[in-house]
Amino acid sequence: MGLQDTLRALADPIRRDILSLLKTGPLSAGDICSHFSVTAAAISRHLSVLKEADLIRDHREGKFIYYELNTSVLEEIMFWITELKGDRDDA
Amino acid sequence: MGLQDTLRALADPIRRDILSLLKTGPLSAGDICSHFSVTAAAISRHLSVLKEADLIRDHREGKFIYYELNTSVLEEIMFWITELKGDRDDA
DNA sequence: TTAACAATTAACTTAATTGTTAATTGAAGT
DNA sequence: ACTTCAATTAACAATTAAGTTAATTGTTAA
Repeated sequence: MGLQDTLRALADPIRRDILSLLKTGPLSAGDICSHFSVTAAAISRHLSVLKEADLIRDHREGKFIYYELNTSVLEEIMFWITELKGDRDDA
Repeated sequence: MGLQDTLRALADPIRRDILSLLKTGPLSAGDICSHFSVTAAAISRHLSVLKEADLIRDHREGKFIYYELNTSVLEEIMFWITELKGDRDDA
């Protein structure tokens, strides 16, 4: 966890697309897979990277595992960028 | 250029530290190197990644090449995050 | 032109990431 | 218990990334 994990997770286009997919609400791993042309195993690993960064949360419902977005850790990036830009009032 | 390059560039702690160093103003490659415990060649490559992402600009002054921060491309990340968080009025 | 210095580029090594297929875990139904 | 389906984990191949040392480019000054 932390800024490093968050940025690393965001540095992959598939992972960003997964997050965008989850914008409208939780989806099962299978649902997510169906949007991509890579194998389920590959998506599963992307999901684990996103989960490690706490960008998504998961919960099982019967056979399905649902993933949902957690945007709270994005605040840290916003803060880092803001301070890099100078935290000035006049911006 | 684009979001992908920007995020990839930010996904490395040394590169983020370089950007932070440049917050106060331009520095030569040598000045930047002196803050890190890796070789000048390694820093030079980090600088080229940052430049490719347009996060820094460089200009030569005699023997020295000075680097300075360019924060404008960070807007794109801010926008992407904001829209991911839902662009709602109530936030 | 040669020497000295700043910085980059080249060549190479090692470690990390991404993808594949095959095997495994977990839950539901027969 | 056995099968089936959803999803993950394991094992491996291929690519990318980051670091090193050595060689090269560019600039200044003798």
